[in-house]
Amino acid sequence: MGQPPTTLRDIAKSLGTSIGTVHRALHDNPGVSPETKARVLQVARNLGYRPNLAARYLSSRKTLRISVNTPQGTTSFWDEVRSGIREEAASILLENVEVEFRTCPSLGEGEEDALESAISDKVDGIITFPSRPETLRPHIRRASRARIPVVCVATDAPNSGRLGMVAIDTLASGSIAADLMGRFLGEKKGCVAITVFDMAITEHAEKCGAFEATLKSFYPNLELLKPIEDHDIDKEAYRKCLKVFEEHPDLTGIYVTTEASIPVLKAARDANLLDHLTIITTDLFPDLVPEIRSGAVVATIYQRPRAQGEMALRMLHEFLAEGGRRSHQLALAPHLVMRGNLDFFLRRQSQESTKEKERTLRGSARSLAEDIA
Amino acid sequence: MGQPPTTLRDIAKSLGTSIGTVHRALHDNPGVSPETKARVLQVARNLGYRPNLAARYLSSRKTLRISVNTPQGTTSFWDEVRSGIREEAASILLENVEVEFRTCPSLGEGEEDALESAISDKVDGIITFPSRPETLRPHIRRASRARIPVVCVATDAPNSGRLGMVAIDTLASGSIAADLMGRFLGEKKGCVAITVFDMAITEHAEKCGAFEATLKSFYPNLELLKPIEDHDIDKEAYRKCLKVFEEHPDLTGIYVTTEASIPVLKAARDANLLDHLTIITTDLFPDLVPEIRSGAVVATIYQRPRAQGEMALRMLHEFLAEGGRRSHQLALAPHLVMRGNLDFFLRRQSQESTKEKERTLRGSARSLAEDIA
DNA sequence: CAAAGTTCCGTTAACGTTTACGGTTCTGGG
DNA sequence: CCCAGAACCGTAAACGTTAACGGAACTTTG
Repeated sequence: MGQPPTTLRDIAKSLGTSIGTVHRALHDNPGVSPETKARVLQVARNLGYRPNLAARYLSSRKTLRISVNTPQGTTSFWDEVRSGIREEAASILLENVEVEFRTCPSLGEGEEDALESAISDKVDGIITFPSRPETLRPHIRRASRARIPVVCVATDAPNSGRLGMVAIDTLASGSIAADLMGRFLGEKKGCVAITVFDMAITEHAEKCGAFEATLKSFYPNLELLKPIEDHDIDKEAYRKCLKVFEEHPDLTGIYVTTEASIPVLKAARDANLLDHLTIITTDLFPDLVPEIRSGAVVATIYQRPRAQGEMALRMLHEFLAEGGRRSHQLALAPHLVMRGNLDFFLRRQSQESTKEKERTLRGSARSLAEDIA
Repeated sequence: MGQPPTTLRDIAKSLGTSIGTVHRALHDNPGVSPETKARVLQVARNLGYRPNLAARYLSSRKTLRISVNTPQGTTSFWDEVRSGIREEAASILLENVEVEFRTCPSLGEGEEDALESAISDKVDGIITFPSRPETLRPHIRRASRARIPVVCVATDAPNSGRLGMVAIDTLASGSIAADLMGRFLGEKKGCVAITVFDMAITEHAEKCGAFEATLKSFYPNLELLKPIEDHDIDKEAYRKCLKVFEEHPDLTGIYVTTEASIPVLKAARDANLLDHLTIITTDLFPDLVPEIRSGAVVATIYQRPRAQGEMALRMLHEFLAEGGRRSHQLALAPHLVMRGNLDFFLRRQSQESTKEKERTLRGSARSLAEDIA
């Protein structure tokens, strides 16, 4: 707290060398003998040197380019993620971050190309959504080897050398869904279904596992059916749901972990089961709103896309700016949306988007009064 | 995006004056005639001048001192708030923020003194918890007049001139509690109680109102009793609850919005009503854990103290650093904790505290390898 | 052995702001 | 008329880092 931080000059003086040499040594630039380099590193460590970011930025006013690779998306989920990233980037006081969006036409389409394009463009960092982790893994690894940190959002790509990931905690969301399902159904006996994208994705398997575990240990009156894999394809979800409805007349509840909640609802409606099913969905988009309001969907687990985007950018920026060691497996707690607090979330979504507009507006010419204050 | 930002020199050149004059004009320092000052401001506005924060910080390496005035607290709530603030302050890349904690011995005790002490110490900003908004209002106003921005956490102090506030959204938490209560109780008829700190506090009245509104419109089978005001005093809560239990044999649920959930539970237990009551509490602290695990408390509304602290500091810092105009009424969505996801929150709390230890450790001597990377 | 490269290192001018100091010009008082 | 002091303004040195340039010593090449 007391003494002033050590600078490059301090290190140089303490070694009887020059500031330039110290700089070169610390950045392993060429032009330094191995011995002096070692000595510099040693002294720097001893003196607890930490670079002054303000000076660094001021001197070499280079901006950090980061690429955001996300699917277009049928729902607003990815729009929210992107605007979270944008907002967080804008709120960085150094203003040295610029984001470039590489948006894939659809889910799983051209993710590899986007990644390769970002790598060959030599961006400083990448935020990506690996919808098929195994497919993307080699490309992420390539990026890491090119010293480009990669942060995964929404889904992890394990063993890919990625810097980190941010997602909704699968355990928390699966468990809370099970708890709600169990409590909502009370003493009723029956079976419960769950839809997932694909059990091959770790997150989905985990969420499913958490749902099952909580159900088993606290609500033994409910039996969980084999997961319905819908791959986010509406038709597939509809068809498979109808089939399950037929096969299991004692079905009392269903937990939709995918974005395809509308076809599930349609299936339930067509099978005339809507009133007998307790339905818990995932995320929040316009089509879902009336269903929640009417009570068809009793609750939805909101995956906080904006927060995911914000956190991903923060993580990347902290790393790029100072090699920060923030916990790199960020698991966010999901939010619960029901009839009563639905308006809160809708209001928040709309006000966030207007806020963003303001921000871009004031970008060019801004009132100075704010600064003088 | 393209052209370089305008600097003080640009303004000076465009006016045929000097950098010093421009600087004095922009900061209304003495030594500049009214006419030139006006011209400078005009040109600065036209050119869309925005100060370079890196240069500013580098030049006048003054740190922002911010005072955090919070009660000691019986539960861990305020510890979490404080550590959220601490962490956020540490993660600011400029490292130009130092927080000083003025912790009041107990709730409502010495809040005014702490505020006055912060003002006379000339801190740059204040984060405070106005447990009694009316009492604190004049002092907050004094701070504002001394150009010291004040951010309120957990509770607002309206019309006090405070810069902003961050709290859990009362509407969202009240409504979700009502929704859960209604769904958990199913078709059961009966009445429901709610405990609050004091209905004179806006937040509590709002939370209560939201609870009532949601209950009324969606669960007409449940009737809400007059709120129990416990002022966070254990004995008062216990006594008043017992009284309500006696007077209302058809009581089926109770929503505890205060920290005094333990005495409420004790009362229910002593009245032999625990099995017949659906209890929803607020926040999460050690004593509550076994009650949730056992099912005595069916759910708890977590008020995210850490996030509140983080956001409060962010808001203050954005203002101090650049006069940022972030929405100054920050309403966070509450988290829902139940048996299933309880472990998630406990794990998170413990890992956050270890993370903090690491941070303070590495403060003095830090591995340099991280930087070179 | 001179010319041309290498390798290592010191020096210095930026970056945009703040701050202290010095220098005008103008006023009023003796 | 001269000096003091104000009011206004320009200058320049910091702040810590980066990046470009230049120089010394030493090695290689023709």
